[in-house]
Amino acid sequence: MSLPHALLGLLALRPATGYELARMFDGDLGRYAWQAGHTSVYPELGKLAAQGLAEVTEEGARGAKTYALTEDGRAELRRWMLEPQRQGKVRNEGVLRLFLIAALPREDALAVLDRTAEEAERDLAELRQVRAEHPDDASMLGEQGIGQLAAEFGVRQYETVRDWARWAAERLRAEG
Amino acid sequence: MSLPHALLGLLALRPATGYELARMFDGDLGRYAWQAGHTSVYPELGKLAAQGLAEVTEEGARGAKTYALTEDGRAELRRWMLEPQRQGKVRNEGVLRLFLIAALPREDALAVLDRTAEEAERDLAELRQVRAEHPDDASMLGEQGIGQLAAEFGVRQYETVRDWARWAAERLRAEG
DNA sequence: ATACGACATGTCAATACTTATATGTCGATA
DNA sequence: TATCGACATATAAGTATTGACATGTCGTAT
Repeated sequence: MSLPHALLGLLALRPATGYELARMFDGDLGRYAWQAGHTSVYPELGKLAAQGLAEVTEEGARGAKTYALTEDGRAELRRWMLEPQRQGKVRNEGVLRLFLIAALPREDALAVLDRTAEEAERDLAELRQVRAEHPDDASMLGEQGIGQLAAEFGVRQYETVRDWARWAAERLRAEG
Repeated sequence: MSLPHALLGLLALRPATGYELARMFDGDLGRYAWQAGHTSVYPELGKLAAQGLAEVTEEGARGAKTYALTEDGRAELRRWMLEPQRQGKVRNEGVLRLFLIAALPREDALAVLDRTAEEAERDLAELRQVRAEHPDDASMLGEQGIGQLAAEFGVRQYETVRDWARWAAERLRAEG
């Protein structure tokens, strides 16, 4: 149940509407870290407001409600970020596949590994380009859904996956 | 909804009881890839059996039922593993925190980054040791919950996280 | 003998999440 | 001025997952 904290974190960067928050989950945030659809976001914002962790600071055009963190919300975010790392929930379909490669016959395993390496390479190139185009957005998961720290993390993740997949394929091929 | 496929994959490695499968999710599989409690596993095994993807091959002591893949189950696993990668579901509380570091005041951010690097370093050392103690278990998420491919993946992941956290902390400190 | 921890399976209620459906606004462009 | 795509919110039904509860067995050490 990290969705409320994800929202608190995003609102800490800057106030946003539910729509904007929902879109952030479509970007790199949702790709590596946490996903949520707008149907989860809107009710959750309501709960956060009911708990006094966020509040509506502005009602704009098209019924848009801009939410901002309250002091309590900021304190709760801080508490959650600094609290000792209990082994949190992990669900990653892509990584699951990688773990299960060992369950496939050799030829299939090689196919999956090769495809994985290619995809990682492609995503890496794309991410590098996006980052190059937005060099100044130092602290936010913004319009493009990405901050510099997160972008760097993504780049390194893709490199790691690509290199691992190549290594694994080579190893399998060598075993013959 | 990858749980059924996770189970098919694990059963493809070798037949197992629900209890054993549930324990595998406590290990590295659950740490990086996919989690599930026994309360999900048992009913899901029942469903897989009802669909003819798995079957009970042995009833042992203490009511233990050993499940194995059927031909259909193996085919379904293969289909799922080879099918094109729709962007699957991702939920990772730890990575979410990393993304939200930018939302914290500088001192807190540095504290989280430093702790992250230390934890990655510690986990890395532990994993390296486990791997060194089980060098021959080349193709399974076995008793120790780990295969060689998965172990190498874990090692690389930890290194990546550690190095990224160090890089990010350094960068933040340099910005002053 | 008995107590304890690991083995082993299960149900149920509550919570969380997804998918489908619904409604309406605003700005741009054809 | 009509249409379209992006903006914007919302509910409801169905599915998946978690956490609490419940039960019992087997082997080992006291």
